[in-house]
Amino acid sequence: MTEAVETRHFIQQMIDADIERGQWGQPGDRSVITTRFPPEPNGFLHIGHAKSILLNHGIAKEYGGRFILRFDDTNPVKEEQTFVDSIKHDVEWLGADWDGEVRFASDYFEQMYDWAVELIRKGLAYVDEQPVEDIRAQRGNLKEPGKESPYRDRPVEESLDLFERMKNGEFGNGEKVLRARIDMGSPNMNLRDPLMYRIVNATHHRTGDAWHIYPMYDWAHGLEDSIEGVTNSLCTLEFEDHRPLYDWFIEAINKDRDEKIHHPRQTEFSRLAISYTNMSKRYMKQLVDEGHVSGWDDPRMITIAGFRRRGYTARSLRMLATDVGVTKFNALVDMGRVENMIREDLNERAPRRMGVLDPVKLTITNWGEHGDDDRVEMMPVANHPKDESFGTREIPFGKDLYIEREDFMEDPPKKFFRLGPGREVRLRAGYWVTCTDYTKDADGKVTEIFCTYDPQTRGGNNPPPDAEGKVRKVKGTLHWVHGPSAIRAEVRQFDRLYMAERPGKKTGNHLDDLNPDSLEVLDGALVEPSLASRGPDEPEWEDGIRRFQFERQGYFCLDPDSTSEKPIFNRTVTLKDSWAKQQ
RNA sequence: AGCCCCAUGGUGUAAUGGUAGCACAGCUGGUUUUGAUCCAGUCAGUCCAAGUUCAAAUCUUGGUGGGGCUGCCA
Repeated sequence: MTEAVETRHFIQQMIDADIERGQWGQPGDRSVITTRFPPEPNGFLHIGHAKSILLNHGIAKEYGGRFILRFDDTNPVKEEQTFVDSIKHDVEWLGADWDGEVRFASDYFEQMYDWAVELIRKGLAYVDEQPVEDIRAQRGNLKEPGKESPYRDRPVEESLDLFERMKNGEFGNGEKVLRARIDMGSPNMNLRDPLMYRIVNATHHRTGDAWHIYPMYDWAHGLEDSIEGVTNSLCTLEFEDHRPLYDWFIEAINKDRDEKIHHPRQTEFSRLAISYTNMSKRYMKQLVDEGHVSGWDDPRMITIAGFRRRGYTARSLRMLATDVGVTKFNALVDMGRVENMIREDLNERAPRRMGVLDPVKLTITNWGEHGDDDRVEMMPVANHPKDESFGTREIPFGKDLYIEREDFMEDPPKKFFRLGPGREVRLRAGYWVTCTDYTKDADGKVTEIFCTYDPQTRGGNNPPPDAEGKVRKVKGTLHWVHGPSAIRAEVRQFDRLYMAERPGKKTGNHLDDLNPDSLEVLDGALVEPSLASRGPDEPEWEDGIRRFQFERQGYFCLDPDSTSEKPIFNRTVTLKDSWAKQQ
C-alpha cells in the first residue's frame, strides 16, 4: 500500500502560488479567495453546470473564502424569474451554499454605465451608428483584418451625448451601439472594437423599463467580478480568446485613475462532456418544446432537475465532479462512469426491498397440505446485506406468489441459474421451491408456474444434510412478492436518450440519434407491502426523495407523480449484470 | 487560412528534469441467501520527429491530430 497523495489540479496550484506571492493582499491570506457561479437565468441548469458550481464552491470552501451566486441578467428578452428560482433550487440541492445574498448583474447597471462614460472620456469607447450588417462586414473574418468604423474618431462630446440619449431611450433597437476602441486589425476577433452596449427596448425581469441599453457579456462580466471582489473568475475553454478583452476592460477603467478597481484573474477549464448526451441548451430546449421528453425535469434529461427526478443523489454528482477532475483537456466522460457513481452511493445508502417488475404467478402446490391454504408466514430479512444498522423487516410469504417473468424458462440452458421445469431455486428469505409444472395461454405465454416448497428451508436456509452428510445446493436465488399483500405499482424504466456517443455528430441533427426506446412504462409491477409507508430503515435523504434497491433489479426512487393508490417508481440505474453481459 | 488552447493504458486523471502511478471499465479467480456488493490477481499508456541534458511524459523547435474564435447571445 502506498500513501494516498492528494493531487492538486492546475487551478488549485495557481491559487496556492498567488496566495504565497500575495497576489490578492497579504501573502498567505487564504480567506480572500472569492469565486462565483454566474448563470444567465434563461434555462435550466445541467450536469455541466454542476461541475462548474462544485468547482467554484469547492475552491471557496477549501480556502476559507467566499462563493457567490450571481445571475448574469444582461439580456432582458431571454431571461425570466422562473429560471432564477429553479437555478437557486438546483444550486442549493447540490449543496453549494452561497455566501450572502444572491447577486444580480442588473444591480450594477448604474456603476457599469458610469465606467463606460469614463472610457468614452478617455477616448477608449465611441458610439457607432451604422447598421448591424455594416458593423459585421467591417469586422473582417478569420483571415482578413477588419476596417475601422467612420464613427471611430468622432468627438468625445458627441459620443457622450449620444450615449446618454441611448440610455434615455431616444432611439430604437439597434440604431446605435457603444463600442470599445481597441484594434480592428487584431488577429483576435474579440478585440476588433467589440460592442459594449446595445439598445434593447424591452422589459427586464428585475429592472423593468428603467434601462434602454444593456451591457454585452465581455464588458459586463469582468466588472461584475470586480465589484464583488472575485479573485478567480473560472470559466470554460471557449472564453480563452476573451481573456485579453476581460483584462483590457479592467485596465481601461483603471487607466489614469487614482482609485484602481479590483482586477480578478480569469482562468479557463474544460467543460464536462458525457458520451450519449449533449449539453447544448438549444438541443435540450428542442427536446422539451417538441415533446420528445416530458419536460426539463424528465428523468432522461441531463438537467440537474432531470437527474434529481431520476433518483440521482447530489452526493453522486459531487463524486462525479471530483472523479472527472479539472483540466484543459477536452475529455469525453463515459456515461458508464456517471452510472457507476450513483451505484456506488446508493449501494451504501439505499435500503433493500423486493419488487417484481414483470410478474408471473407462482403457486406453491404443497403449501396447504394440512388444510391451511391461507397460511401466511412472516419472513425476516435484512434491509442491507453489508450494514447491520439498517436492521431487518418482515415480509409475508404464502401459497400465492409472483416472480419475475424473465426468471423462468421452459427450456433453460445449463448456465441459467434460475427456475425451469424440474429445477430448484431459493426464493430469497423465503423457501426453496422446485418447479413441477406450468401452464401457457394460446399465445404460448407462461401463465402460471407450479412449485413445491421444502419446509426445511425456511428463511431460504440450506436444508439439513442427508443421510450421507451431503447438503443439497441451489445455484439461484430469486426475488418474489406475496400476491395477496403486494402493492400494484407503475415502474418507469429509462434508457439513454441518444443512441450515438456524440448525438448529432454524424448528420448534424441530434434528433436522428434519438433512442426510440428510452422510456418503458411497466404498469403491472408488484412490490412488497412495506413500501406503502416510510420504513424505519430509510435514511434521511437530504432532498426527501425515497430511494431503494429492488434486489436483483436496480435502484429506484419514488416519483412525485405517485398517488396513495398507485406508487410510481423511477428506475435510477440497474445493478451491474454480468449475466446479461454473458448473453 | 490568421490567432488561441490541448495531447499519458479502452476511459478519466497523476507524476512540476530523476522508479510512468491511481481510479473506472475489461478479463481471471475467491466470498456471497442479490449473476449485486466485497476481496485478490491480471491486461493495458507518454501522438510523431529532431534538439538540449548525465537524465525528458515534463524544456525547445518542427510536424500530426483534436478543440475554440468571424451574435447588437452568454
